[in-house]
Amino acid sequence: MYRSTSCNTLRKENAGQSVTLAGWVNSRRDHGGVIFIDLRDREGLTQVVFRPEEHPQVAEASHGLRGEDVIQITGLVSPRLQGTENAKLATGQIEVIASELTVLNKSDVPPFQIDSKVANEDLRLTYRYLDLRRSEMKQNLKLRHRVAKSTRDFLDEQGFLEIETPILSNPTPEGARDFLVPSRLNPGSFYALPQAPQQYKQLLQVAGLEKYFQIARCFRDEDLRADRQPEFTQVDLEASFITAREIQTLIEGLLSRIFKESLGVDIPVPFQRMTYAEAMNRFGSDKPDLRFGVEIVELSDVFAHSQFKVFRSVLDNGGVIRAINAKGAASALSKEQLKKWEEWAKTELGAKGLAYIRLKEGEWESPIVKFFSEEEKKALASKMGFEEGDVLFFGADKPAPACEVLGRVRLKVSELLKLTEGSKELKFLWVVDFPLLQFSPEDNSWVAVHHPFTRPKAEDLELMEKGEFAEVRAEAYDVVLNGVELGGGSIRIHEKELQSKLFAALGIGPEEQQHKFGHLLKAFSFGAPPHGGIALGLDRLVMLLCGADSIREVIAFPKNNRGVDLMTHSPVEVEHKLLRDLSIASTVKKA
RNA sequence: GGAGUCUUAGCUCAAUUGGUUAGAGCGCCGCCCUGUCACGGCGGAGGUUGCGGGUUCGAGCCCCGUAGACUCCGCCA
Repeated sequence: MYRSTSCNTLRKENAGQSVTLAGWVNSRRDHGGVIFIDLRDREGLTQVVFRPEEHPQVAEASHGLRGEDVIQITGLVSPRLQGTENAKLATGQIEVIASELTVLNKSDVPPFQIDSKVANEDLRLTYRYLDLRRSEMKQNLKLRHRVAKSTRDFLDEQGFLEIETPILSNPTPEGARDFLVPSRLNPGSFYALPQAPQQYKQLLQVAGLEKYFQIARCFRDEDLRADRQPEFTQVDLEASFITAREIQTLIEGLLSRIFKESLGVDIPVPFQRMTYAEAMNRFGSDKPDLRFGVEIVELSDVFAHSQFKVFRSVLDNGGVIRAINAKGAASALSKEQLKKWEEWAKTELGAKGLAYIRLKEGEWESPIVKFFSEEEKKALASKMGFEEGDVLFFGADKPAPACEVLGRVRLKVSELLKLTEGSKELKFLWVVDFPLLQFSPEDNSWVAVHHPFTRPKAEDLELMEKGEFAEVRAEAYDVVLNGVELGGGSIRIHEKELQSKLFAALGIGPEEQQHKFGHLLKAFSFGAPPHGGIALGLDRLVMLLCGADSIREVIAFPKNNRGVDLMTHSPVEVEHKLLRDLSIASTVKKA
């Protein structure tokens, strides 16, 4: 037995007990005579005292201890001397007076100090096993475990079965780039790592499993971000004979359970609901952050008779004039900065421009205000609540791009004015009635907004028959927290004919349908039940719960921005023989 | 594929307008210290300022290139 208890259990009541502890030397305070060691294990810290007058040989040996040495000590739990208690430590009322010391393993001097902040993420990832020794990282992983446990408990209670689906599966015709795995037994053929267990979970519904869930690893070969890794984890679920509303209620229950059991926070249910159309019109985003206002206002009527050429031509071509009011931003935005913002809108957002008006010391400062009539100015001010110190930003374009640009400006305003800084608010939201299809000028075809198995809303089926794809809404929903998409799902198509029609709308002909989705269409012909589901991004959820600003902080061994594991150096070049066995060859030219 | 920020000691950072031998804290090493918990005291080691080039009497600082890290856009059904 290496130890009788952990480093976070001993309290005043344990005084007089003989204990054995094992762990790492967190810090040492060597007074020449008496020596203190903070011993650390996963659970916490305990102060160990080496006293030369009581155990001279052990005390002598303790002089040689250094940070991160792994040791085992046996000793007597004692109350700390009067006035030397440490209120910052859970075990601060006691100390262990060591009578035995075993050095289990010496440590080299670590490349960074375990108990301090390290900014260099490169170094942290290279020595991830040391980085994870820091209590902050341990807390994050513990919380992640807590969330997974709550999820399993809750869904089990709701009658869901945890079922694993294949990691070696097929490439997905649409969507993200796949990771491919060559098949040795089938030369020239490839598996793909799943982007999501989508088809399998639907086939489990056809199989009659009724309620499935999985904490599923998913893979996408796309560029990385603070909130994106090539492999990530989803809480994935699917159920039969269920409505969209029922799935939403289930997820509200799940999130309530998670927040309660991980943070001790009660979140209000049901969540607010908003259609996609409303979210776009009011906030210019399909995942609006509702912790602040700055809503988009329709101004087309104000400028209906405008002589301002830019607005005039936009309106005459079926566009709209809309604006947001950045309340009190005038002092934070100089004329130079406003010009920079305009430049940003043009280059990064592809906007034609970003007109603005700054109201400072009673003056309307703007390159465009001279084109406005007095009536227009009056109506504008009243409609926008435009007051001293405010800045208005205009979007003049077709409704969708106008809102998108203003939505992005809205977020930039929030960032500038620190509207959400220090906020503890949790604004949950369901965004519903997403469009089913979106025209892609790039591919010159319609593409699925969600995925090709998403069910059109019953009342829009007629529009679909007529080919008015842009107007067809989907039985799809996203759950959003503070402007972050936590997850999304939909009711699926369960009829062979309707699924085939949707494939056709996406430009997938009968032959291709059979080739790529024959298994699914066939399955649907054998009595597929109505079904639907959802997937939540576990990494993102845990990141928010931890207050971290990157999912790398809640993943034990993440990859860096270029998809490299700095610790193991993965991915690596492989020997030619390995490639030959797989019947593949690299086209990379060696330098 | 594009934009931005950054790169100085093991770590976190500083270095005035381009000007002496590039500093500090922590860590490390040595000595001293019997109640500390950010222990304290004395002493010490540790630097090709990411790399390459240029401008200059003189470059950590200015210019060009390059590598890497991070953030964002594109992309992510």
